[in-house]
Amino acid sequence: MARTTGSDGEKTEAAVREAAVSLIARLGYEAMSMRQLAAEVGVQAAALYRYFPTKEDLLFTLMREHMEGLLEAWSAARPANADPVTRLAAYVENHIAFHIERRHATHVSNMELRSLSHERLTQILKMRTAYEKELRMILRDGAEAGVFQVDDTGLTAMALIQMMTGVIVWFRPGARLSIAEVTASYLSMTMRLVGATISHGTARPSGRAAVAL
Amino acid sequence: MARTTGSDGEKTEAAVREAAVSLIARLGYEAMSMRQLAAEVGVQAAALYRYFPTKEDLLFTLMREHMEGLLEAWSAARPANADPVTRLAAYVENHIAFHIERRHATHVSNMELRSLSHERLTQILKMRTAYEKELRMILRDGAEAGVFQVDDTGLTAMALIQMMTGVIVWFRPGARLSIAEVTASYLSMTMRLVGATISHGTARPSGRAAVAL
DNA sequence: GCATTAATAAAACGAACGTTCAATTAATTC
DNA sequence: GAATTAATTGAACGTTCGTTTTATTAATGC
Repeated sequence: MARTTGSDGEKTEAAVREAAVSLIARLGYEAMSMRQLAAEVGVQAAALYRYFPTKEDLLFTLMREHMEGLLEAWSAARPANADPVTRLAAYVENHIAFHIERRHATHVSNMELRSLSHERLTQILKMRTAYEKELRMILRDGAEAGVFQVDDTGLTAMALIQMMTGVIVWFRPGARLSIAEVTASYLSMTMRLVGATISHGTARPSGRAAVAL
Repeated sequence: MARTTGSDGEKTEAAVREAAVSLIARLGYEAMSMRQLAAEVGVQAAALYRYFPTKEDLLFTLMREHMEGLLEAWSAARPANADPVTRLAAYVENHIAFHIERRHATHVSNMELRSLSHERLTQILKMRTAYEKELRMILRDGAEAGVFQVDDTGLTAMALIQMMTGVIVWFRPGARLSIAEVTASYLSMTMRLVGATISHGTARPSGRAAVAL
């Protein structure tokens, strides 16, 4: 009825984060109770408060780190000084890969925004806007260069992001389509959607997929 | 401290539905309390139970009627025996119009599925699948007729629906773009995405928008 | 105008919620 | 091996939740 043998703060905190992402994705933030989360980790509810001062702090931490991860992944994948088609292809590939790999966390970050305080909501939205701006810049550069046909940059960016993020709704690993197949399909749909001019082989930055217009 | 002057069951029930859609869209189903809903309607919580036996019954009723409305709207708008381009254009126009008009209800139907019992979830998903199947059939017919270029019918249908439904996330009435402009943009993005062969004027079933490839 | 029905209020129910606190034990430090 | 720190338990706090019950008043039918 106190500290248990083999208990380790770092391991417990990691287990709490992992269980929280999974439970919130499945039940929703409001529907998940701290007792439920604690039971999943194999600990009493009071122990959670050693790592996160409140339930909302836990949610915010998960969201912030997810958004930071997304921005970092794009920073690492972004091709500098490349043509718009190559950059757009890299954006799509990174987005799909990241979201399939972290389906649950994406679900949480997209669906539970209303449970954040105003200040924290603003913080998360700022990161999201920064990420979306990257896509808008690619589309604008492409439109100005005449390689994309885009009515409205902002609208197109939102449509593309909604389309790509939607992959987490229906995609299940090990199902009919492989990740590579899904990525290739989304890539060609994206290129057609923006009316990309065919440019032989430029859109193969990672070697994973070719653009089929 | 009992029946109030001018009270009317039908009006109260309608007010409850309306307030519930708005509150659930804003706060989430779990976060909305029955007392909060009652206060919005101007009534005590106990009065709600005259119209809906449980909170979940209320949610389910809202969702079922929303899905029925969607299917009915498509039934009315669907052009019989038309070419795939015309049918796809009608699908897109109906989808965008319906979802912009009923943003809050769509939000509820899409976000609160996990709060339904298994049986009721199945019931809602059955309706949704039927609606999605209509799009898959259009895409398949178009692909077979050679007027669409589609890798995978199922994947493309999901991508399109996610893209179109996403309009409720960012669109606000009275903002920069009008409904007609948004619809026209989504229509041309859709036609490009499916690689529709240019067919002079066929894609103008409602007269509201022309397809610009 | 009297009986009946419709619509609500007021109060209460037990259960579950997020969170706090004191006590207790394991691991670590010296 | 004693002192200190880290990790956790168990019990409790006040609050809020969905829901039920009973009483009360407005509208309706005859």
